[in-house]
Amino acid sequence: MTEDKKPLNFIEHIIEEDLKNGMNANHLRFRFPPEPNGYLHIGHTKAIGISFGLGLKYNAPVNLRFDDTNPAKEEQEYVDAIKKDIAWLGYQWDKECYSSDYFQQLYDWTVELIKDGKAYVDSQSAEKIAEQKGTTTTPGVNSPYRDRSVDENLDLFKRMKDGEFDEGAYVVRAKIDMADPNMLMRDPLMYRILKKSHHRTGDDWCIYPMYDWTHGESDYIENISHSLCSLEFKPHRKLYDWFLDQIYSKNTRPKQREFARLNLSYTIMSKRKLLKLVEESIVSGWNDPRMPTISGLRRRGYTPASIRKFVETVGVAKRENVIDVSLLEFCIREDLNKTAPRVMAVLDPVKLIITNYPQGEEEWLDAENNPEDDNAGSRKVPFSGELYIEREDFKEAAGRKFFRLTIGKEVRLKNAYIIKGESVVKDIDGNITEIHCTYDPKSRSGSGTEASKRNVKGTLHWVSIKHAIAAEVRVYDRLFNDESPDGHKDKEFMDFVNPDSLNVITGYIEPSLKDVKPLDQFQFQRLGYFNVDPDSVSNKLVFNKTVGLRDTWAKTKPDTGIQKVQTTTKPQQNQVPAIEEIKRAGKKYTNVPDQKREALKTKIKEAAKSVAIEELEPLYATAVKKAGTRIATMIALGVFLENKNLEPNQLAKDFITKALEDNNDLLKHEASILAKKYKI
RNA sequence: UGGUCUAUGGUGUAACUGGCAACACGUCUGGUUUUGGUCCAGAAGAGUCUAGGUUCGAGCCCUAGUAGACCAACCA
Repeated sequence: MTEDKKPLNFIEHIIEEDLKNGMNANHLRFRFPPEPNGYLHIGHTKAIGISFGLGLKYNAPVNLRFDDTNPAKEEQEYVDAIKKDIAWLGYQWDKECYSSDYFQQLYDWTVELIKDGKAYVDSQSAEKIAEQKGTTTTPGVNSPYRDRSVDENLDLFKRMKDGEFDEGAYVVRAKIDMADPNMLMRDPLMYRILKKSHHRTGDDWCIYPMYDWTHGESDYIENISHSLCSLEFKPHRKLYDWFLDQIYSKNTRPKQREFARLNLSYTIMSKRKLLKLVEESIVSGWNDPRMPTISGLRRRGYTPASIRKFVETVGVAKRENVIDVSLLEFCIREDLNKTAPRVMAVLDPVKLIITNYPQGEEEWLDAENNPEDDNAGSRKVPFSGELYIEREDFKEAAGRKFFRLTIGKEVRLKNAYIIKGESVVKDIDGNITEIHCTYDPKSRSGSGTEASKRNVKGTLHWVSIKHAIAAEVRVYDRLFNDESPDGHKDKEFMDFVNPDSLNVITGYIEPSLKDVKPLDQFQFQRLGYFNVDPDSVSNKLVFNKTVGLRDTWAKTKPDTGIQKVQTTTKPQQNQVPAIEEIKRAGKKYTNVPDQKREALKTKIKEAAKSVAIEELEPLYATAVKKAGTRIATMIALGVFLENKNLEPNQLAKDFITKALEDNNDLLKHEASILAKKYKI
């Protein structure tokens, strides 16, 4: 075992425990068991990462097993796609297995079960069986066929297999307990008749085993030691163990253990729902770069390493979770920052004319390929008197915090010269069509002159108009406008589809990009990471925006149009006392964005109306360590005093005074309002 | 009106058999920087759903409550 300092997750604790109790480490074996009925998505990556990660950690084999027991939904196409995706992620499976390989063994075991009186053939309809199943709160009743003789059961089972009956005519059920509180134990189905051709077994079979009767037995056949799956299979564990009890004789006895599946904010994971996006042409296909599928992420520019890192970072536990997409974005930026070559591209161009640059002249300047990588070298970029810069990088008049080009101010053109804004040319509508500037010929980057070393506040990227290549650039936004599109009872996930999730624009890129190939990745400096889409051809390059750079400036810009005004409707808390309400709101207060903070403030004020001063006072003391509570208490106090038309008592005064010295600005602000009002 | 599981900063995960809560993302400062990126330094932010109990001591154990998730497909 590697001496990993990293804390163990609960599954690793279980394994360590098993090892401590005498399990041979050589008997550790895992599996990833997808049903080949769709494409893998980021959610599956967690399950993949867990099982394959464990395999790596304990140096144990991991099988890839296709759970193909339902020919109605499964296809070879999906098998191929799944294999491709897992391999791309960088994981290697030991054996490629199929549940369908075990059909004969499963059949033989079923015969044994029937002989033991543990299984029987039922002749009822699906409806009838469902009816007899009972409900979660009431027990079920036995099927009238439950006590059929062994011989009759054996005969019927064989004839089912031989294709004598129509679909639905008979099923095989395990004989367990129709009153078990666990619905799955109420004589679950083991076989149904399906006259469908299977992608691997063809027409060899017309009866197919159900999931529960297949999964544990397949684990057992493959000597799987730990069978890991997501939480919704927890109730199946009892049945998993029951089936295993019937056939277990020796070797490793597999254990099913469950973890919480991955949820991503602003994303849906269900195959059914993703399919709907494809069918309704909301996206171009399963590998649309906006899709959370592995193939979509790959096309978007996510790297295997970044996805593995992501899965590793989110951890493994048993509680419901929603991971913020910003974590996924962090992972891809972190990876690409080290590897992606830097280039210049202008996506929203405005013409920049350098009036004192020699007419018709051009020069090729050195540009560093990647400041993060000493071996990345440099390249030449063409410079001339007519350039494109980003429209956003110029403002006629701007405040001190605007570090970019304005009239009369200097900025550096990346890898080139320092320029100074002089004047603008506008069209009749007042739109800027040209910016005129002058340059300092001595300031060329890397020339070693005094002027070249001058420090100016801003640096802009640019392309030379004459040399630039026009390219299609696809800029993506999140597919849904809501944090949890499928988390609303009263609304459909389709209601939240973002109509502006795809923006196709024409950008201008430096000529060194002329010969790029699909999936090549770059950082367009100051803009973000982009990759070459497979749609790209040599005379029409197509780029995808993988993710933007971290942008602390955009957030402080007052006029940014990208306000995300999402309010997540969190499950309704039960009725809580007003004072509790204040505390809870306070708890969140300091860490939420301003917009939400206002809402919390309103909430506190509402609640404050119905508390007595005696209830508020104890909070002065208890709030000592909780900034949020202090603030909430302060706000509440304000409301209280105002409503009751009271002067603050000594306790309240002390509280306010102390708050004025606090190092939390939000609190100080609230305190100073009161201090002023009541002259403290 | 049943059963099972879960509850720790804004988010996600830690805290070995009980010893006053750590890491990552995010947020905010400051520094470096020819990317408002990276990097570096620092800060704010939870007393662990609630109420009891056991204990010298509880996020960890017990009881009750509350909230959420899952379970009645011839799906997996």
